Order: sequence, then structure tokens, then C-alpha cells
Amino acid sequence: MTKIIVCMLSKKTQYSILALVRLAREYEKGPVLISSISESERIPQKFLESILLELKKTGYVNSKKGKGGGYYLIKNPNEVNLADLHRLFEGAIALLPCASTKFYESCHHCKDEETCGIRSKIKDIRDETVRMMKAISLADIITRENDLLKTF
Amino acid sequence: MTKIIVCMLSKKTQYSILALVRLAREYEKGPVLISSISESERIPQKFLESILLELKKTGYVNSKKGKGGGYYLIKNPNEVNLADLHRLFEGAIALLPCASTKFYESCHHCKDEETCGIRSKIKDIRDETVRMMKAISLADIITRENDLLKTF
DNA sequence: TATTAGTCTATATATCCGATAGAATATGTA
DNA sequence: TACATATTCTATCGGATATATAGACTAATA
Repeated sequence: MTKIIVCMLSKKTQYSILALVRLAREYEKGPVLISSISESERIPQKFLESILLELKKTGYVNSKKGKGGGYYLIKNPNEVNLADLHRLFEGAIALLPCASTKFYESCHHCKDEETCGIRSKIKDIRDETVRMMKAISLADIITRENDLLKTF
Repeated sequence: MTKIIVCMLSKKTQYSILALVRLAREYEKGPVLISSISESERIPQKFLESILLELKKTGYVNSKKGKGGGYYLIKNPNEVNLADLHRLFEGAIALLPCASTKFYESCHHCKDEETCGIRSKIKDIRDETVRMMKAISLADIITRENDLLKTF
């Protein structure tokens, strides 16, 4: 009975970041095959298809059919940040719905939200987390990768 | 088909915080009945029982059976922080298992963890989140609550 | 005409979440 | 000892969600 590690990002979000970073590396170099992304990032192809489709609907990527086709990034790698991706695939960034701005909902448990200490503290965390995630773009990830490659 | 808001904290964690804050308010004032916590915090009693049991096993609270019994906090309210509670009920704080220290696991997707830009950036977020959550104790929540009550 | 993405359906497992019910056990007190 | 009170343990539940896999057919493009 091994304890399962539950992390916050689903496979879907994780795969979408991997795929987008890959596409960011090929930014403005033409379409990339689904099968190529699937192989290089080790993402189940059918699963990847549905993810890319979602990313297309949301305006991150576009696709071209036929020979020489594939997917390509349409947003600038500087403009795609982790906060937006998280909100797209996971929903709220706040730890409690009552502390969320984009996905606000009452938590139904405090008598008065304005004076709820838990909510207030959780909001502090959310503010800072959003700030950090907004500050991380695809371009930043690639830059960090290049930096790390130099030191190893 | 209303979109379900997915937040990061499960009811279990939320309830455990509520229950502990309640017990922190009665710190060193003797045991509190499960039924009393259940009512005041509006937590389903049976669910609360299993939560308190888990909190007892982990050394946060203790219980007394029989008349005049109930649950009481054994740790100092200053020493119980959100980071530890999160780890107990939710697991890792990091967004990806490969970026976690307490619940580390390979993510099986980068070729080289040491030079993975995603992992590195996610680690940055984790470090800061842990720092913030460690800094929020039950006592802090109660203090914040009292502060808010003054201004409203 | 070969290639590649898009759409659709269907299936499958696995896991988790929130909650409930009832029996068993321990404690304090009269 | 007997009783009331309270916690402990076990077990189960429906429903939702996550993570895929498979196949068939359509549409676009070089």
C-alpha cells in the first residue's frame, strides 16, 4: 500500500507546459508534428491531441493540416505565463474558493467573510503566488534551462 | 452543467484548519466536545471524527473519553502552521513531484532534472510558498481575526 | 495522393472525495 | 456494579474526476 503522492498540477497541465515549452523553442520556425511533440516530451499522443485542441481554442497555438502541417505557438513566449495556464487547466490558484478573485465562491463556513482570519491569511498566500506565477513565462523557462546547461 | 470550482484545499484540510482554530481558542481550557466543534464550525460530525483521529495520531491534539471528555490541542497554537497541515492532508506543497523536498518523486518527463527549466522555476514557487505557509500559525489566524474585528 | 490534423464515440481503470451508519470500546461517576 | 457519555474502529457509498486507449471517419493542404 504505497502512499500516493498528490501534487497540485494534473498531468494535463504538466503536459501542456511541456508541449508549450517545446513549441516556444520552435517559435516562428513553422509547424511541429503532434507525433514529434508526443515523442520528445513522452506524452501519450491521443491525450496530447486533446490538450493541443484546448490550447488552440484558447488562442495559445494554431495548427495547419496536411503535409508540412502541425502545431505552432501564436502567442509570444514572453506573454504565456504559468498563472494563466494554471487557471485554464486547474482553475483557481487560491487555496480556498473564498480567497479567489477569478473563481470566487463563498466557502459557506465562516460566519463573516470580512473578518475570517483563515480567509485573510489564505488571500495573502494567493496574492504572492499569483505574482510569482505571472512572472514565469515560457521564455523564462527556456532561459533558465540554458543557464542551467551552462553550469552543468 | 455548472463548472465546478476546483480549489487546492480539500474539505478535509479546510475542516481540519477550522477545527484546530476552534481548539486553539480554547487552548488550555479543557476538552471540547466533537459535537460542539461540529456545530459551531458546521462540519459533518462523522467526518470531523475521522479528521480529529488523524490529528490525534499525528500529535496535534489529544482526546479524553467519557463524561467531561472531548478533544483538546496539545501543541502550542504558535507552533501549528499551515505548511505542516497541508502536508498532512494534501501531501506535497510543490506543484510538481520533482520539485518537492518532502514528497520528492521523479516526474519521468524531463531528460535531465538538474537542467530542467520547468522544475527549476516550479521550485522557486515552492520555496516561497512553503516560507509563507510556515509563517502562518493558528495563533496568527486568531490574531488576524481579532484585528479584522476591530476594523469592522 | 499522401500526409496530417479534427471530430466523434466509446471504453476502461483507477482514484478520490465527502459523507453516513453501526458496532465496539473506554471512561467517569453514582 | 451499572450506567451514561464519548471516542474508536470498520465499512460502505455514490458520484465525480483523472488518465488514458482505440478506432473510424472527415477535412484540409502541399
